[in-house]
Amino acid sequence: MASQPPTRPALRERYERRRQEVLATAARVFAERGYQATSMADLTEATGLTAGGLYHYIGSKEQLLFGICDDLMAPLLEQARPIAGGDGPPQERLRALLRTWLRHVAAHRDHLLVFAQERHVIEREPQWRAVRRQRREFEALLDDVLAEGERTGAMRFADRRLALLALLGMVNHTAQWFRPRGRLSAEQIADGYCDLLLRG
Amino acid sequence: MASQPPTRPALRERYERRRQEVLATAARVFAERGYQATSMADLTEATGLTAGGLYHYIGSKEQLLFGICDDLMAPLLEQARPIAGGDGPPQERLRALLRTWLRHVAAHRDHLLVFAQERHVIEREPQWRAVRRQRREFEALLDDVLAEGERTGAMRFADRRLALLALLGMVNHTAQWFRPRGRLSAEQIADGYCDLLLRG
Amino acid sequence: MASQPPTRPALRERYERRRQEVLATAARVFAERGYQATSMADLTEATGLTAGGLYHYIGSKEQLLFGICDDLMAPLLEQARPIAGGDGPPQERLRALLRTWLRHVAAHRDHLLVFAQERHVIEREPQWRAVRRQRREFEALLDDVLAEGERTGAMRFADRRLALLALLGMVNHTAQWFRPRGRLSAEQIADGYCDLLLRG
Amino acid sequence: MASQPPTRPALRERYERRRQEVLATAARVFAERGYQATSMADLTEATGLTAGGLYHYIGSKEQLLFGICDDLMAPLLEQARPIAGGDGPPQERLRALLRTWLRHVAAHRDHLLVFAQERHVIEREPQWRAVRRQRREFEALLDDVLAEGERTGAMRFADRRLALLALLGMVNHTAQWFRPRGRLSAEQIADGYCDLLLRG
DNA sequence: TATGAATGAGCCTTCATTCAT
DNA sequence: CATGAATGAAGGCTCATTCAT
Repeated sequence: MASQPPTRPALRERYERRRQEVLATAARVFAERGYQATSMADLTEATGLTAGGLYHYIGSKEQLLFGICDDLMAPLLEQARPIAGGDGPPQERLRALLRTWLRHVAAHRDHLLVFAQERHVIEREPQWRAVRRQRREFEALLDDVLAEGERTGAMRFADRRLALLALLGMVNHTAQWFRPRGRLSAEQIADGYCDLLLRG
Repeated sequence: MASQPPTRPALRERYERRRQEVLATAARVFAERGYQATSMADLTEATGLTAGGLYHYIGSKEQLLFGICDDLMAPLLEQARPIAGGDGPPQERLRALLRTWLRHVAAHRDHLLVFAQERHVIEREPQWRAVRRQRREFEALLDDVLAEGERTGAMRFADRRLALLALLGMVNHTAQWFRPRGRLSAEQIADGYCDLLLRG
Repeated sequence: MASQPPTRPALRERYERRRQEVLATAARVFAERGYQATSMADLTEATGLTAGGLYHYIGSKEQLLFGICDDLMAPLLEQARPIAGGDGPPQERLRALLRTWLRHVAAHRDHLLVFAQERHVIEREPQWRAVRRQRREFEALLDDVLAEGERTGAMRFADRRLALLALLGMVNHTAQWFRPRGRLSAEQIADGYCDLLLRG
Repeated sequence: MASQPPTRPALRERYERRRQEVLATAARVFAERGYQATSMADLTEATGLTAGGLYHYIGSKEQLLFGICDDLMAPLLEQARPIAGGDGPPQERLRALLRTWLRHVAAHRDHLLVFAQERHVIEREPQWRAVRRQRREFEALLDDVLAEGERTGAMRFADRRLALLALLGMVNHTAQWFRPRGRLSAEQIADGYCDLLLRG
């Protein structure tokens, strides 16, 4: 009755699997029509669930958005932390970071498009603090690598802050145009961006 | 029965002035809260007009969005065409283009944020063809300069298409973080991006 | 397919005990939040049962309300009938009736508050006829004692009907303010009301 | 657009008149079916307004309830204050107070029934403080008169607090059974209650 | 001309209840 | 027996827009 996730392992697993499906479907619809412009009726149609069933998995439309953002940021951070904190040469860490990042962006285009669309909400409303913190942590990981590269002399930036912002801009924008079977793979794009930043 | 703009010159001028004010105010509110999440009531409050008065100037909420996009793209194209089509060295034309572009972005941050937020609508709906065409024309102007630079040997790109997309990403993203009295001026940012693209 | 109460004595007894607990808990929650404003989910939380378990004991939300009303009226009538029908002096019977009544009200405040709150339903809907009959029987018991007191000259009323209605009003209202460890006991309140009605 | 009451006098007056009609109609429907059990659709049907039109006048369902409570309490207090604060003999002030009170109850039965039904909300929720204060002020006016009667020896109570509570109970309960063309007028009922309280 | 009352479809969400497991 | 996922109608409310005044 109350929409608590189940506690028994078998049910719990099925619940999580279905919840992931719902999140992915919702991310796709939101990316196409916009979060605000998508009605819960649109989502019941897209998921095949009924209104009540949908709420069983998501809690609310806003929690659904939160789930999408978390599915985007949490695994990315999980992968990025060990790479950024590794002890190889900074340029190699940056390249590895970019490849991982762009693979993630390519696999979660919809999530990132939704995230970008609702950025004004995420950056302003108190209840989105956790997501803001994830975003900032990721940017800090990037900046740490750039800073270490600069310190060791392996990289040189006219303005490191501007380089970081440019990088964020180009990668986030990639979600707008990337196509899975397109001319460029995620890794090729990553290397392209990396070269833009470091060459010279 | 949509109100028609007045035809007598004096009235016409006042009408246009006020309309611009309304567009700018609306762009600000949309940038903050989102286009869909902003109600016409929010706009009457922000503009100080009444519902009827607001409609006198804008026609509809969608036409208001259209007006914002046009205020963003039309003057930019106006300025960009002669620069891109000039006959100086391609690098100098690119630099000039970027400076003009970033000055425009800096002066129309709200417009660009709204444009980016509603991009999924603009790219998909038939009634937005005119705006899509503006966007594509601007990108073509940029690409022309890059292509000529490549042809003359003045520029070299591992992948010119990727360079263009990266450039679009970083410039558009600038609207998210640029502050008028910040550390970097629009021109400095433009030069920074230009160097990223061309150096080496 | 409503669950049937068990028929084997031992199970039956446990079932009844739990059912009484559920009724009392529900009465408390209803008294606090209102019958309509309380969801079945609120009740599963308050009782610690699951949705299915709750329905095992109550049948439906309306039958639960019926049970609360019956737990209020049936034992009261059971006690009141012999007192009202006794053969002592009417004043003494009235006093005894009031003491019993107020003890019952004090012990079932929640039940009475719910009863009063949903009175408009109970008085109007066909399925509540049995409860209406209980209420009317109790009022008739009271009126009989007053009538006999008037006939024997032991009591005198400017308007007996008004006196009865006033009595009903004050006693029912008692559920709103009575506190178990308050300054006045149920018996003291009963005597106070009795004196108001009879003195002079 | 925004549901602000109009400011121009002529419109303001019409608005207020209609608003009163809506409140009275809503009070009647709430008294019959219960506040919670009445849907806004029920109210649009009863008022003849559309959903939006209804909200133009009431703000929200809860503000509608607030308006009903205020229409009940504010004029009653307005009338009661000068009577309670007068300088005649306390018994006469009490009688006048009761007559005024019962005339008001008779004219606002629906309002009082709704007030009583939702009492648990009014007494518990922070946003109902203003109404609670009105209720308490009225009870204090009554108690002041009783206290002065007791002090001057004009009245004698076994327990003044209990007498006050009994009075509140009987008067409030009157809304349950009073009929405009019934056997007893509001004044006769008032005098009957007054005699119950003071005689002997 | 400018106003603001009115529209009514559509929004997100909750609910009492059922039934396969 | 007990569970909790699922139902889907109905809930209160908002919205962009119009038009009589």
